[in-house]
Amino acid sequence: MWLSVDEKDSRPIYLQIVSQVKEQVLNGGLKTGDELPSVRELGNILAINLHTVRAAYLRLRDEGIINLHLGRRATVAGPPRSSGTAEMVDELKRRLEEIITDALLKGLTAETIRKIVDRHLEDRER
Amino acid sequence: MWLSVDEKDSRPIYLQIVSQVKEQVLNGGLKTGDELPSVRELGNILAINLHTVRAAYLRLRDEGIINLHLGRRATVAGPPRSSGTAEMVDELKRRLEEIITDALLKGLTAETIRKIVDRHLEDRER
Amino acid sequence: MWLSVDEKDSRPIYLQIVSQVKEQVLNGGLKTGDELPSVRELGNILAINLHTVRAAYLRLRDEGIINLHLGRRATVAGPPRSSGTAEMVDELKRRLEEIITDALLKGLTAETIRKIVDRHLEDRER
Amino acid sequence: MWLSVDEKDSRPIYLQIVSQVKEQVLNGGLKTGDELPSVRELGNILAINLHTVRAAYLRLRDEGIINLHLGRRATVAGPPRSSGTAEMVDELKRRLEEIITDALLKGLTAETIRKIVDRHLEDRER
DNA sequence: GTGGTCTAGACCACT
DNA sequence: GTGGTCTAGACCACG
Repeated sequence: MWLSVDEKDSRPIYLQIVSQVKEQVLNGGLKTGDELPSVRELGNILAINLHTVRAAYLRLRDEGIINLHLGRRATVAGPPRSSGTAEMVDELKRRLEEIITDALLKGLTAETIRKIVDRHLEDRER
Repeated sequence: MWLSVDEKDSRPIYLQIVSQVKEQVLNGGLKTGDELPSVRELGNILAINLHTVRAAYLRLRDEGIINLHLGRRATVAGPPRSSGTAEMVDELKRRLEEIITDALLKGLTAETIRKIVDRHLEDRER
Repeated sequence: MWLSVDEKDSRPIYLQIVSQVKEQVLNGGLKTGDELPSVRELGNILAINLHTVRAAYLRLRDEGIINLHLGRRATVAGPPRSSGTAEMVDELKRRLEEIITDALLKGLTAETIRKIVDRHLEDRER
Repeated sequence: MWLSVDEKDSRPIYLQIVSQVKEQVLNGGLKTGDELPSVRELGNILAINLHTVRAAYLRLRDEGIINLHLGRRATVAGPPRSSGTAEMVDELKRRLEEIITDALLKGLTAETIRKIVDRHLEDRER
């Protein structure tokens, strides 16, 4: 479990944690059933408030990434049984298209963008 | 100039405008030198606060997409002289990887993601 | 907008609010696009902390009942485009069966249970 | 006696046990006078804390489902002498209506809900 | 010891 | 003025 808070990152702390946990679930660093640190532990480690950690865990729960139970540590949930709804796909598509637009406007070539996408997809396809 | 505010979109209104202007610059709907509506006009059309429109225009200026002139309408700037800095590329890469991670975790296949990217890149490469 | 906190209700305050808002959305007291009170307002009215109200609003957002936007009041979302996933139906079925089991064990007849269900379904079918 | 703990179930473990015992009492798997496993046995079988099993048994006793005896195994109690009090009926009604509201908001039809209720009531009426 | 709820107060981003 | 994030500290329910 390697998690960190990046002061320079403009995203809120709790979303940084969400992002890092997701990445580790996908690359195999965290497997189904694995326990996450308690909110108090992780708060101490990262020198942030336990409520901030909790906000991250709540978001991860709502996205189906982890399970939360009273009195027990958070555990990594299994892969989703059903693939995304049409709404979810539309939302992801919108976010994806927006950043591609940004990249092209900043002068990146289509080839560069395809390379970034392909490299990230390799070894992560489920 | 087709702009709209989507209630279902969770992004702030000013960023929705920013995003739509960028898209139109890229797909040719807006060309270098074209005039944008005045802040007041656009505020009336979209029925939103003038501060919100102004925030969008300021952001577009900061990203080098448009030029603002005292007492005159904003105009579309030309393509960037230099391609993005290393920092900008890193930031774009991080955002791109994050959404790909999300998509994979929600059950989308790598093939589906590549298709979305490719379709959006077609006809938009500068 | 009639909301209240019941001291005798064993459920957490924020879930009481969630439940009441849902009921009003379903019975037509709240329609798509309607604004909810601000978290500060509702907190004052109900004499509870604004964070407690916020917890309710977050839950309602996550269940797709309302939309939240920075700087704007919460608004009632429209009905879902897609019907529930298999997982959601299973969960609802489990909750429904559990309470029916409870009711039967406490001596209620099947007829009584059917009556309660039917009366609540009347005038609420979408 | 078939009992299990479901990781995906968001309810506390002790309530999962309570729910499963009730279901078996109702469907005839457990009859009046039958013995339940000892707290220690069940804790070992399910690999959970003894306190958790004890909490479940206490709750079952409080609801009149089982009898606890010092030094002996718990036994299944008979059906309730009187049907529920008005308070109990109100509570059950509230819970029932809340889940029906949830189901309708998630797009289930009244017909689907009636089917689930009817199927569960069949063969379980006392 | 763990997560769940509630309160309180601060500061920031958006409208 | 509105929601969003973060901190802080209290008490409760569960394991």
